[in-house]
Amino acid sequence: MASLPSILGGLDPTSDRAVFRQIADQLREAIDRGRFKEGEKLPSEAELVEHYGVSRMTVRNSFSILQGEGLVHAEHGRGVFVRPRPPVRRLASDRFARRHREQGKSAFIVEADAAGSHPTVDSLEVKEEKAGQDISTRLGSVRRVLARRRRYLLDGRPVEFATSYLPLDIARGTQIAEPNPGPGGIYARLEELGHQLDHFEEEIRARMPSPSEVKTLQLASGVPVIHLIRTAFDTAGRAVEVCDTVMAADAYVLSYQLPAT
Amino acid sequence: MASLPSILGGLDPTSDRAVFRQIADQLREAIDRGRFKEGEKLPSEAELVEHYGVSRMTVRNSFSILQGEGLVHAEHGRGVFVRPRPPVRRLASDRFARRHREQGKSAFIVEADAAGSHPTVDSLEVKEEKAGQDISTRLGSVRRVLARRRRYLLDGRPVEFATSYLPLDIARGTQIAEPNPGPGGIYARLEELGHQLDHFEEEIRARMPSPSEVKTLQLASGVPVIHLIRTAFDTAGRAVEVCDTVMAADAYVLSYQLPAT
DNA sequence: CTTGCCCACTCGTCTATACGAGTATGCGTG
DNA sequence: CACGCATACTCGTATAGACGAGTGGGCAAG
Repeated sequence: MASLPSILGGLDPTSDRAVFRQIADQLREAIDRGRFKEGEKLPSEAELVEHYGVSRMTVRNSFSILQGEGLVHAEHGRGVFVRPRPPVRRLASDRFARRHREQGKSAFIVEADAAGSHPTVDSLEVKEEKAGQDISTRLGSVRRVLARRRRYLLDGRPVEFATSYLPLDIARGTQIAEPNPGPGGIYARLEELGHQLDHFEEEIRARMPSPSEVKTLQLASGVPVIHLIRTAFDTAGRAVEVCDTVMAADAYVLSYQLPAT
Repeated sequence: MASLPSILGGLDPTSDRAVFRQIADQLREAIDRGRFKEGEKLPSEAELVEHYGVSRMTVRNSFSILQGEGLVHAEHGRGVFVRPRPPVRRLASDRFARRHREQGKSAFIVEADAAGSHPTVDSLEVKEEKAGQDISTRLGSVRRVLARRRRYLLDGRPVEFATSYLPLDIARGTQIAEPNPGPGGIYARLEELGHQLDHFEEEIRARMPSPSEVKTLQLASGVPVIHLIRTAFDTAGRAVEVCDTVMAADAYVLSYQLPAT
């Protein structure tokens, strides 16, 4: 790495911009310009204290800004690093097309294998429970539902946590209530049960994660989540499944096709 | 407000959870339980210092966690407040259907009026410029484009910043290059120019905003942005417009319909 | 050579203090 | 009554120091 003064400038004491913001600005710019590359270690707090002649808390304040922006992450005992952008998973709008269900494996596995990643699914939990207000409304005022929870990982990194809710009168006693829903997933089973799927509705929000989401998805600070709620409708117009998904936002690009008519 | 000790507990010195995290936890829980309501003022730093018997920086650290989660926001000289959830704007997947173009006003204005909000559009800028790498690729290797920038506000609050890019051979000299594109917006103009629209492609990402985005959208800390890139294709299969939109994530829910076939 | 310990360096947490700047309230003056 | 200022209270910024804990490299003992 080049010497600090050659990368980072000095402070402008006449500026009314706070010192810790000025430092954050300089670091951010250096990162944007590629002076510090992905995964590379930034100068240590002590070095920056030395370089700028400020106190350590001021430097830490600067780092905390950049952390909030998701630009860097700190590792205890090692240093502060430029956060590498993880490979993203693209979700196409035809990902639930019937032809994708014809193969044996789940969409997630197939797709990840194709992308050269190592996919895993864990945290299996399948149980009957009371439907929350929102889920109940979406499913047409059902009281109890079958809930299927699972977590998806790519190369060991958790990227998505999803819960499917199905009305008990549809799912109880079927393979949908088994830990392994069989080839083609629950959508294939639903169609076998006579619920031919007609269309899906997806609602998308983005927000900062709750502490429990930070834990399950092992999210770095400064990484938002995409919250997707999908409702599946059969040809009779009935909502047969609601899937509530929380995704690490830095791991996903969603893609949709809209008709112009 | 009830007395502090009745709302907030004490610290657990045996816990290995950091004190400022414990304080943040208690405040978060109190907010979740509705002990502090939306828009309500939290105890001041001084009061919490008193209540917990810790130093002020520790309390501030707690607040900064909650700010990062988008739960609270601080107002200089006034206090720290529970962040109210703003009314959200729902974007339906049929929002570009041709029938919506038949009326005179823009989709944004019509929809906001219907919702009882006061819509504004500002920051008009229309100019020819060099296309960036990404835009150029999406439009099929054009070098120069017409860029239309505008910012959308609801009841005075900026919620969205959008830039449309159009190939010069289509847009130059037409009403699309005027500040006001006329009734039905640029999509109506494109169709009049013989580019019958076939479908749209939308790519969605979520991330923390850049400093400039924080400024234009007046974003509170802890609010991510939704980054939407829409490409419009005509019936000849040509990409005729790319629209790059950055939205305040707390102001939007996107909604899509997917076919199951 | 290998093992294990020590130490230097890193970030994490916390205290105590100081001053600045924005806000709101009340009181006194006109 | 109206205005303006003083003041108290709020958060913002910054310093200096202390100790803890994770990491990694080097050195010494076996």
